[in-house]
Amino acid sequence: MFNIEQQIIEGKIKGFCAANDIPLAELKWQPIPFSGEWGFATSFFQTAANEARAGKGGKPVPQRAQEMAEQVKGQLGSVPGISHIEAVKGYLNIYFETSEYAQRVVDEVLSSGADFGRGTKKNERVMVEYAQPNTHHSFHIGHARNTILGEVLARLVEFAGFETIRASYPGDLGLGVITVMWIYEKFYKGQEPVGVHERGQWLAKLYVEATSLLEKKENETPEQTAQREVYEAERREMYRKWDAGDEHVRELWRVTREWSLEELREVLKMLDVKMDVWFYESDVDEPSKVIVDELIARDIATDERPQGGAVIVKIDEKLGLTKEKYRTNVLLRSDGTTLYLTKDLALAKMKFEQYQVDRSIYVVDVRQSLHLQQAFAILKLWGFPQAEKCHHLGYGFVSLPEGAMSSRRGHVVLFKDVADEAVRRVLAVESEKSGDVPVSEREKIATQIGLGALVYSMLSVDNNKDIVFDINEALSFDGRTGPYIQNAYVRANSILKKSKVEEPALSLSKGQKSGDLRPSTFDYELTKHEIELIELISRFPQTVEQAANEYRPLVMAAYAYDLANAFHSFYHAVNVLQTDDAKIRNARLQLVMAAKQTIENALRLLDIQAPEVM
RNA sequence: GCCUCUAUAGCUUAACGGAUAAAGCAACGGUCUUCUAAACCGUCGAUCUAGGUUCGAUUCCUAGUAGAGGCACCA
Repeated sequence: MFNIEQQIIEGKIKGFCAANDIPLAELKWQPIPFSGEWGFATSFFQTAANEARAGKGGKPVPQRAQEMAEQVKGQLGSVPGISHIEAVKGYLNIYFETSEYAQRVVDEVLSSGADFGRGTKKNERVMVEYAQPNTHHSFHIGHARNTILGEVLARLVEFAGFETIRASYPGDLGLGVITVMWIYEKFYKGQEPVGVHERGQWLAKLYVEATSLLEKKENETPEQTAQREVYEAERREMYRKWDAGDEHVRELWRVTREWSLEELREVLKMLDVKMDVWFYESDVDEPSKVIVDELIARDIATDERPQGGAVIVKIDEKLGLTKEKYRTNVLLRSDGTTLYLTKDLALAKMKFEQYQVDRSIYVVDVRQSLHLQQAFAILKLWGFPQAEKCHHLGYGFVSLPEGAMSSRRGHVVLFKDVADEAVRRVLAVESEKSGDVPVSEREKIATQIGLGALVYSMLSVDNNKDIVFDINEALSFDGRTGPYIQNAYVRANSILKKSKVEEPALSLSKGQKSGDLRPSTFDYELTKHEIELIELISRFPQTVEQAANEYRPLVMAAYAYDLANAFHSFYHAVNVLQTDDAKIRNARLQLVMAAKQTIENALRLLDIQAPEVM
């Protein structure tokens, strides 16, 4: 978008090297990494090394690289839009003509508005699967990491130009679910707490209690043992009835399952997540059995049930691998019931066939890495070409300072509790810090800020790293946090409000000009803060692309902080409204608008709200 | 036993194989009659060890150390 000069210069360098028989390596451009400097750079080390390898020269590589940079510089002459060029330490540094470049960047942002940074439309459909909590349990802070990562990834991929489908896959069956139903039926039948979250969390408490009742304890009395065995038999019987389609058990399942799903939908709403597709484990249970039959028929799976075993796939053997990689896994238990892996095969088939996806991203805990690799390998054996386009985005799990979370034991930190606490903490400081915020708005803005802090804390760690959850860190409002970025947005907004510049100026459609204000002219000596800010704004489009290509929300999170940081510094050092020269004041107002718009776009991609005041 | 991931400042984290390793927190010192100080400016402080590849390694490879995780009827 901002690389016309780069292309011109690249052409000239290639011409020069061809004419002088220099084996030019691929030209890699980067921003000049010194603050306040403004332009782009490339180095000639690789080219010099190529030359040396070809037996020419004989000079040390750095020296030869510098020589080349100087020669190229001599050949370039003057290039429109470029103020000056220097050759230093083997690098060629090319500096922009500030006024023109600044104007181009700012105008681009203002004319594109909410679309600034959007990638060109790609002809590819991507499905992102995330938010796969179990029903009858609780949505804890680990699920929150998953959901936030998935949602932000979906937003990035979508904004980068891909058609994107968001999919949730709640686990609504299995022994854990039956366990909750058993204790409900036995001890709590007919009870139902008021409130969506209360009811959902109550099921999680029942699960803990049930687990404890069913667990073998040390030094059990014979009576206790007998009691436990009775309970266990009841639970097994309920599982059997569920499997057989017993109407009463199925109804109990439907009702309690809905309690959980209602809470999940409520949580997703809090996080502004709108799912396109809901898959349930129970939907793919039966279809997956059909698949196993086919795999057995095609000799991909081996049926060892006649010998009292299970249905298995010797994945390495079938793929012809000699080294152990995917190992062997079970598709059906010896009793014929399905497993997680089995259901994932049916789910993938559904994604490929019903939704015609070209690429499928699974946002799943890194501990399930082998399982997913096994699933993808079996899909390949089965003959799905899209199996190559299945990608597991693993992320490190969230634990507590006292150890791993456990739904079974009730050792969890619930997302809802943290979110509530976040709002409380913001409200506690709001009266002293936010004189501007109308009382009626406080709750809403406190929610935006509190969740902003929480969400950002989840995004600011690379996804392959584990997180030890510390509520004080997650809900910090100072420094590299969500509220810091929100505050930059608020400050920009505040300047614009006071300047009486109307918002519509920001939403001009392409090609329109707002007469008196634009085009902005930056033909004065820019401060280094302005240069830095414009530089960062101009990098937004490529940051979107990088974050989407690498599946790394962190890249966008880091960028958003850098951008906000540049704005805060600018805000502090450069006065906008009190600038005497009307033209400069105008240009700076344009820059503030562009910064506000870019921060807004970045926050939106990060699933963080942008409050007007705070 | 096999496999995967991680190791950077006191703590939490960044850094397409390139120039001076970047932030936040904590500590210390400054900045509010100013477009709101949830901010700004400054000081202190780091690449686990040993080899290798490369003109150049925090980054790639090998080995080691330390931590986390996974490995056939849980999800």
